[in-house]
Amino acid sequence: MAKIVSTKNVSKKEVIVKKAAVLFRKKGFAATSMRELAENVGVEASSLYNHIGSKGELLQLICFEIANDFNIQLSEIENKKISTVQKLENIIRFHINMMQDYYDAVYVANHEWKQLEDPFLSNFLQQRKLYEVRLIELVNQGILKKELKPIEPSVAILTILSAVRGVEFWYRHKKNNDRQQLENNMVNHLLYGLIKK
Amino acid sequence: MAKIVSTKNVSKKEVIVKKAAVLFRKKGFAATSMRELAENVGVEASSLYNHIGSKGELLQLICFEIANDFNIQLSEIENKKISTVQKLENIIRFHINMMQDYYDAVYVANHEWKQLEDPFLSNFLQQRKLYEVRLIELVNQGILKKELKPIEPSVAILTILSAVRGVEFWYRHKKNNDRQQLENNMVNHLLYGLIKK
DNA sequence: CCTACCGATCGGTAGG
DNA sequence: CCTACCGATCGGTAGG
Repeated sequence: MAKIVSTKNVSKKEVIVKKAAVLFRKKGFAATSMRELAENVGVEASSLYNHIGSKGELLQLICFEIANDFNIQLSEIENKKISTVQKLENIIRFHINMMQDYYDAVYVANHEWKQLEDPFLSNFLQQRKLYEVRLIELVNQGILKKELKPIEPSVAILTILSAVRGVEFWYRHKKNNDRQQLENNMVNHLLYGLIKK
Repeated sequence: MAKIVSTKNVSKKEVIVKKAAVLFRKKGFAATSMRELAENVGVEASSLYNHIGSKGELLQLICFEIANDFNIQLSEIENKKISTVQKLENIIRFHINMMQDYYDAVYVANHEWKQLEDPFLSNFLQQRKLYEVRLIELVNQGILKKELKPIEPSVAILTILSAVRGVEFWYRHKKNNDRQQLENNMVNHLLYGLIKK
């Protein structure tokens, strides 16, 4: 009999990965047991293994999907015909929105990647390093074009990436009407500073 | 026989806590076993319990000592007779230096506090919340005195605290001569922004 | 500080 | 998808 109708267009595997992201965020990868995950999914622990290969695979799926999203978006922004400052602004806004739209997965990719095993760990770190290098190059261009102050580009990127990561703390407030205000305030702070002149 | 001479003025307990901080940072609290810690200290796992009560106690000692250091320093800065901008600058510099001087412990307090158990978890979160409130009030004063732009104080503090936390990534470079440059660049970025005017 | 050991829990498999 | 179960490892204790 053909599978024509499906009430939910998500596979069981997707459900498992999503629930895993929530638990890994809340308790950490190592402190989350497969039995606990199974309970959240609504099956016995052994049944999980009909859909996934191992606990580690869950972490890989989460981390690499997020890494991929960021890489794709950065490529798009790089190719836009806008100023460096506008590119930086786009990137900052994208990070803030990713943090809010895919909170669990981004949080896990930020905090639990350390529990990946090789070769996945090396691969992940390599991707992250490359991502940073591309951002640093962007800042470099901004300095050359005299759009930006002659700062140390790697520190500027460190500051920006760290700051937007902090949105994970903001998430606790859950006030969605504050969302645009958060975004605008942070962009303004990171680009124009805090001091009244 | 009296203990007159001691080559190292640190108790065994302090050694254990210090080694624990390194391991908790590298592998996470849950993924670090007491047997592994024992091996690093140079004793059997069971012997650790002559100096400490439990694995959880190690995490508590690390997290609360760091929390205490930050609270004390903030009080000192609050009482100084300097401008709000200078106070903020002092705080930023203090955070950056703490991150570099007590890397393992600060990292653990930042990442592994979640594994604390009540009542320690609640206590820790309460202290952190209060710390943030004091910083927000400081920014508020700066706005009232027209030293700072009329921004949303809680977002400004979120941005600053997140940015300085990011120094943990910088630590990987380990170039100590870059240290002052990192500090100056980040202070400048967070206070005056990135844009050339 | 060690040896010896406890019950609990872990990730994962076999077989149906 | 479940029952039943595996070996490994966990945090921690008893006793010396």
